[in-house]
Amino acid sequence: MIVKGARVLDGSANAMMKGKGTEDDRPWQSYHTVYTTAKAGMELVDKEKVQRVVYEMSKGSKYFQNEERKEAFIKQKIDNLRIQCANLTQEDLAHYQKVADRRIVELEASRDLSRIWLHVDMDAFYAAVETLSNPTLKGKPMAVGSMSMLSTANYEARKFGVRAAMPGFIARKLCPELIFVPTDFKKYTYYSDLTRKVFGRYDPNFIAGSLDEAYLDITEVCRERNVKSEEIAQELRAGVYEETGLTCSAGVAPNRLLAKVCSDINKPNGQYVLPNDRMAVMTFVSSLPIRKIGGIGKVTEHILKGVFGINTCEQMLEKSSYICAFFSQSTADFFCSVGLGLGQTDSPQVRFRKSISSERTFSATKDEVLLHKKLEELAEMLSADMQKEGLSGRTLTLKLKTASFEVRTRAVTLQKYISSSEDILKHAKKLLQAELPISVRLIGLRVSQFNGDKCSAKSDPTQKTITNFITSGDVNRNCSSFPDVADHDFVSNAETDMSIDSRQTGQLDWRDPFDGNYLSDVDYQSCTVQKSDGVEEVSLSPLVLPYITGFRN
DNA sequence: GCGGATCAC
DNA sequence: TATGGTGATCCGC
Ligand SMILES: Nc1ccn([C@H]2C[C@H](O)[C@@H](COP(=O)(O)OP(=O)(O)OP(=O)(O)O)O2)c(=O)n1
Ligand SMILES: [Mg+2]
Repeated sequence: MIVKGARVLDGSANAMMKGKGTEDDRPWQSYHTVYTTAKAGMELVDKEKVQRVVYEMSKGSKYFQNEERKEAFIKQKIDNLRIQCANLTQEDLAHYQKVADRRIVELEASRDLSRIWLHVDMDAFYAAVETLSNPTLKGKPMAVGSMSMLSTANYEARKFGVRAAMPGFIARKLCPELIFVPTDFKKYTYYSDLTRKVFGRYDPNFIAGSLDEAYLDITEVCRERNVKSEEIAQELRAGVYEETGLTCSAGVAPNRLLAKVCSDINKPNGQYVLPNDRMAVMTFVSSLPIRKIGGIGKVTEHILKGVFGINTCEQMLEKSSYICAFFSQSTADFFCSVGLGLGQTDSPQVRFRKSISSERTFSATKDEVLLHKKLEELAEMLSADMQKEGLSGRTLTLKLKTASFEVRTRAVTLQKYISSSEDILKHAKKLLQAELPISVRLIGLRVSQFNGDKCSAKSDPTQKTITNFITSGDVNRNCSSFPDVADHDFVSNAETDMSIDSRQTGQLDWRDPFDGNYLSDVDYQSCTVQKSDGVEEVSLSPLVLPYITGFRN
């Protein structure tokens, strides 16, 4: 037994810790920035140098210290999980393997290769739009945003390691020539609308994600015109360029999850088609790093790699017994689906907003008069946004980010629905009062539980009804856990966005990443059978498995 | 229902 | 000098 666990232990973190003085000689190597994923256009970047510069610029800051704290927390989580992993008995593993195998068979049976999905994503969108407005920027490294934060960077700047979500002052260190352009959401919204008109030619019901991307079901177009998906993709991209002067990239695959992965492969200004063939899908997915999958971010990647040695989607299946042992069923389903290359193939699903919020960052202060003023402004902004959509809600959440970057939220659920700035402020003040004194750098307000929301069921009065979702019995299955875009009717989309710098902007994309903690505290065990490896259908009864974490602080 | 965390863009 | 804003989901209480 244990052998398996031990092997996992050897494989990951140990390897990283060996080698000489990693910690002492090259401290930046152990600082895991968020800029880890291989973004398009950054293949030739000297990652070691970028890492070092980012580290040098960040070292010692409040932000950095908080990142270190969070990282230590995750590291401990991984250590605990590995111990639990090593403690699994042969019997445990045999059981979980059965559970996993059965789930995999069920998931496989759900595979649908009948649809052709196309994901289109604009290249360096904000930056490209700014270059249209000011052609002298062409060919020069440029970023959209401020000295504090960048929204994105063009491909010339990416060669230096400059990218979205990077503070401008660090970017300038990486690329002294970098040109900064402030964000202008009106422009982005205008061009976004132009691209969507083109998308509509190929799928009137296309699913708009953020301003710069969309999913199109091109099954019908391909069939009606008897053309290959590749030609549709070419034509669509040419159309977008013609209408806007902007380039984009496209990915075609049997489902949205894979189409999204594909659109990134030949970016910028390229496309990639994954045929509707099971073997092609399995081959594609086998070597695919899990981090490429939407919904698997930095932390999930670290945990899966550090605890189970999972790097590729294929390994999700190889380690499926461990996955079923440690994660909730919906999360395990998602991970196994990824291993099988499965994803959403249906089109409907219209989502409704579930919350609305407003938040602002400012220089940290504990001045209560000032904080109250900020709160008042936020209440007014939020109320105004709610009026625009005729919303009122009964849960109010106050968000604070302390001077040390720790985030706190405090919520109240009221008897009555509120929407006026006065009502919001009245309750927000009480929430804030309870936290004083405190030095914060951000305050946010969020309202949820809208009037008209169906608490248990789903249908929404606003109009379109959500069709699927965890409807009737059929618990889980690949329902909500799949990262995947919803949102439809791009109409009414334009506006209310927020930019990085401070200004208002508009954005209205909403995805539904599965995400979350996904660590299952309970799991399934054959309650009676013991072993008797027969076909015996193990009844899934919750069993308290490790439950590793729980150490919150 | 609350609070923390993760993720995407 | 300086590390964003909006929305969603999930887990464990
Ligand atoms: N952390 C982020 C990431 C992106 N964006 C904005 C700016 C981008 O222009 C736009 C689209 O995001 P993408 O991830 O598609 O990035 P780009 O379109 O800029 O580049 P590319 O798609 O070519 O990689 O969303 C943002 O505000 N904050
Ligand atoms: Mg893009």
